[in-house]
Amino acid sequence: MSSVQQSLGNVSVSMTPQERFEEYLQSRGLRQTGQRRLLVDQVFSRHEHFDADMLMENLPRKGQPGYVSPATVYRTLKEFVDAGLLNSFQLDGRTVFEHDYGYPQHDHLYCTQCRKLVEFQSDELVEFRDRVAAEQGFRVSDHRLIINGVCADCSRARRRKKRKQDLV
Amino acid sequence: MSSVQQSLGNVSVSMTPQERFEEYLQSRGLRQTGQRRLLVDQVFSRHEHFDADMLMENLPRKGQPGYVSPATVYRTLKEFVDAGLLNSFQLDGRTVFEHDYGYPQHDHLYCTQCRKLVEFQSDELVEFRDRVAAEQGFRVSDHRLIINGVCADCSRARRRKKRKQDLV
DNA sequence: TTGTATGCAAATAATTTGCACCAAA
DNA sequence: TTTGGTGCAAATTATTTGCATACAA
Repeated sequence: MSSVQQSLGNVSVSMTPQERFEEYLQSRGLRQTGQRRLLVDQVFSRHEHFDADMLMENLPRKGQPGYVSPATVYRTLKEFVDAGLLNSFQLDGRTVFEHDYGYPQHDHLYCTQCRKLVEFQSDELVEFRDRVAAEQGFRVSDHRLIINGVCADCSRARRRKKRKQDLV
Repeated sequence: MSSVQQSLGNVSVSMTPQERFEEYLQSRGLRQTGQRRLLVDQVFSRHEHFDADMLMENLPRKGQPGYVSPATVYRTLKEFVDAGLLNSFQLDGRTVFEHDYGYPQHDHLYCTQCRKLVEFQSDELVEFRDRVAAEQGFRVSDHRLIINGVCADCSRARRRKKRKQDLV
């Protein structure tokens, strides 16, 4: 029952994402459907960041039982965001989703080489953000910070490659 | 000659954007053309953030002298980014451009109500960023921070509206 | 039953690309 | 001349939407 056991630690929540979504649907008079159940399960089965396409690739193909049409996938992802289950942001043009429910606020380091996203959490940044916003008279709702660069692995790989070149 | 006189102050540069772009083109064996000259001028005539569409709306229509096709506009905007003249980032799905050349590094507050972008500069953030990156073994290239919220003007407008409602 | 939800296909929107022709250097 | 640049239209990509039908409550 622990779909909220991640590297950054988890926020204590009393409901599973499934239960939380069910509640959301009921509160709005929306319906529990096979597609929605399947998608919540799929989305919360792994913690990695993903986009609509990656999600659909992990779903049964057209014609197979459990198939969900692209239209429904897109519509449902929006509901997940509305329901507070997922967060989304743009990266290299595509829309990337990540778990929000049961997961602490955080930001990202993005390796422009291997496209890996690394999460980090910092209260200092939140304080900074609130201070800047206050100075400018803004009422903050949230923020998005992405630090671009090259991760340690890729740096190492590059150094190795360069050393080889130097030998030639 | 001062297309770099903005609210955040300007970085001292020895060349105008026009000259800088010319140099960039020459260094790569690319050509000086009427369209490119026209677009550099247009883009650096105002400091506001813009997207491809907004830029094209400020250009002569098809059939008029000085018309530049969408294909060329998109191709040229990319070159401006490569040349270091412009920066770009995603906002609400669209690609937004802003001056980079001759303008200091900064970040943004975004009013989700009126869609206004407010710039702010902070060395503290850059230090923070470098510290976090170092901890994670990243070699930083740059970062992007957007603080979302409601600006003072919109907050005031909302309060006024609410007061009116309360009176009814 | 009654109104939502879904699949399908067409419609969008924002770019990108292929290609024949134009024009800097 | 030679090779890069441009306009045009078609192709892409990622979604979104209209609509007839299926299904949850």
